[in-house]
Amino acid sequence: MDDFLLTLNIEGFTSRLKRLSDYLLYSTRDLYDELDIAIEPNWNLVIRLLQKNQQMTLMEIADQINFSHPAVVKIIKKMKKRGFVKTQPDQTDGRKQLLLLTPKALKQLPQLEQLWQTQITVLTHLLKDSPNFLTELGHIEEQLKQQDYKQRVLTQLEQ
Amino acid sequence: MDDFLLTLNIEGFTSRLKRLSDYLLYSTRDLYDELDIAIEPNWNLVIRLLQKNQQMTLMEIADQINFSHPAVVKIIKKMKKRGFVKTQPDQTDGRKQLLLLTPKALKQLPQLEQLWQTQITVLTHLLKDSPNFLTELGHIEEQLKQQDYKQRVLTQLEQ
DNA sequence: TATATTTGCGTAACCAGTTACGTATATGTT
DNA sequence: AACATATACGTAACTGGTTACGCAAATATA
Repeated sequence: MDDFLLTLNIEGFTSRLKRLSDYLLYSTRDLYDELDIAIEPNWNLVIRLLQKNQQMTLMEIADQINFSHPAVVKIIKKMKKRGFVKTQPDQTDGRKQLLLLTPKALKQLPQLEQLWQTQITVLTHLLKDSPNFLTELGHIEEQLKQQDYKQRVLTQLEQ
Repeated sequence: MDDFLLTLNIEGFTSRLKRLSDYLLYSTRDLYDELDIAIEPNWNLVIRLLQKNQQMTLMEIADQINFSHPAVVKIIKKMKKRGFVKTQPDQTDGRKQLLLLTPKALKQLPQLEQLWQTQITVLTHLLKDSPNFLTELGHIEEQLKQQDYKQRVLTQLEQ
């Protein structure tokens, strides 16, 4: 079973990217299941943000991690249900809900920290033969921020 | 709006990968919509395979592109409905359905070819400052084929 | 040759993202 | 002060992947 996507070169790029990121996502979920850890992928992003800022609104979180706000709504809803996050109405703005980590989350943090650190170690090892990968990923993100993909293709089509 | 994921370094790796691949997927769908082209992302993979091999079973396709077979079932179902692909029962094996490109697909191929070529041009340009990206992506895929991610983390946790 | 195992592939339910839409509250403008 | 616009955020429907399950046909085995 040789990998047809590789033979497609750049044409296989997007699909390979998705395949890899899906793989990492499902594996991580699987890992947490197997270890009986009651968190899910991406929760670390929210927890890291709330460690840094104490309290944030949902929109601030969405902004900082560049997810759509409904995506964050879903993540927060689960984190709340599992008692990792609580909300506090903003005193000066009735639309806003301030999000905070719960004591339960803080208590579990050392355990999570250790697991995340292990994942970092594994990823670092995985990237050992790919020393430019993260930097170059940054370049790609940067370029797309300058001009979006669809517009690039449309412009190119006019040539 | 600075990008928090970047500050997380390796810890943000998986999420950045997903964010980018999702972005490319949605943009591409959007692009096809806007151009009123009746195909969808990933169809090029199937079409390329069927160009190369004339006829293949669903499982063969799934194998070659490394997708789960239900994923391919869904793609094929749509391609069939839009008349891009037809099926032919295998004479010697009653379980198998041979898949072939239709004349309609062949007729539309030059137009698709031009569009895909434009996308390749744009992606190539996008990767101009990231000359090692594709190679290093290959390294990562290779490593994960040697030992899967979950196992790596579990092993590392025992240390 | 009967039976157990494997294979092809269809369906269902789940998951994590998206866009589109609605509503309540703030904010800006005349 | 009244009204138009913008913002926060919740919900619904869609998408493209996944795993789990089932069944019929083929293949291997006793």
